[in-house]
Amino acid sequence: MDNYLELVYAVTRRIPRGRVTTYGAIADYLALGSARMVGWALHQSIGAADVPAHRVVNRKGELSGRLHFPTPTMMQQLLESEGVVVVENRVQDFPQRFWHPAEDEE
DNA sequence: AAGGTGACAGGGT
DNA sequence: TACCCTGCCACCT
Repeated sequence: MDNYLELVYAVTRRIPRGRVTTYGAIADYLALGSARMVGWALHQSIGAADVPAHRVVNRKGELSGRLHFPTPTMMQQLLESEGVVVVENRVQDFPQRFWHPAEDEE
C-alpha cells in the first residue's frame, strides 16, 4: 500500500458533498506527481467504498472515469443524488461546483 | 530493457 | 467551444 494512495484518498474524502474537484487540483494540492498520477491512484480506489471518487472529474467537468465504475451510469447517478446536475457526461455549472482542497470549506 | 498506455492538463490554433 | 500537440510519470506488456 503506497502512502501516495492514502494521500490521494484523504483529499478525495474531504470533497464536500455536492461539490466536485479535478485530478489536477489534487495533484497541485499534494504537490506530488502529476494529474496522471491522481488518475492512476483513483483507478486503484476501486474496491475502497469509503472513497467518493465520483466527485473527481477532469478539467472540463467531464465524468472521464465513469467507465471504471461497476456500471457506466453509477458515477452520474451518485453525483445527481447529491444534487449535482450532469448532462452528456458533463457537470453543469462546473466553475460553481468546483472545489479546491486548499479551500477546505468544511 | 524499451516502448506503449492512461479516470490528465495547459497552451496554441 | 473544440481539436491537436506536448509534458507528465508509474504501470504493463
